[in-house]
Amino acid sequence: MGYWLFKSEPDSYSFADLVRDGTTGWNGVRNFQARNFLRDAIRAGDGVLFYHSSTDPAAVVGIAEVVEAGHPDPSAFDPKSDYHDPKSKPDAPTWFQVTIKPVRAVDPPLTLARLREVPALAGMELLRKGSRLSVQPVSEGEWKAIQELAGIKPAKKSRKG
DNA sequence: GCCAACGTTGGC
DNA sequence: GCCAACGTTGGC
Repeated sequence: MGYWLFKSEPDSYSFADLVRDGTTGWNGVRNFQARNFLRDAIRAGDGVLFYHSSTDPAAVVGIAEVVEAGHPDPSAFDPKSDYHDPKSKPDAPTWFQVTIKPVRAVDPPLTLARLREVPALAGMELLRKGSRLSVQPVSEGEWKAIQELAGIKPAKKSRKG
């Protein structure tokens, strides 16, 4: 079970858009490091922190879950798409996406300033100076700390008897 | 709007 | 393979 953080500018695609759509293909990622995570590492069932960037305040605004692991990003093949890449061919795709669904909103959002106050998150990629990766791994400890900050109770362990 | 940080491109 | 130039990201 992996954990990830996906960045999106809310003017482009917000958590509310994901709730409206039900599921979405996380397309348009055009960075090789992020592509490698999408293609090779992210699995169905993994947890996703949905982060709004380039907005005031930048914040984790929701929790999502991966419903389909990496598969070719169709926007790369579409000449009308902003994300069209003529070098990516269906039989040898360059770019990949995963499909996600919303789990719950984080309300109030966990702002960047708030996250920076939390010692357990000191090593988080998101908080690193100059960090620009739009798809980035999150450690289990970071994930749990953020669930707690968001007021989300850990799932009850099943108990027999 | 500014600008630091970063990834990519392309000349050599 | 180096690295300068360039374009982009993203917080402030």
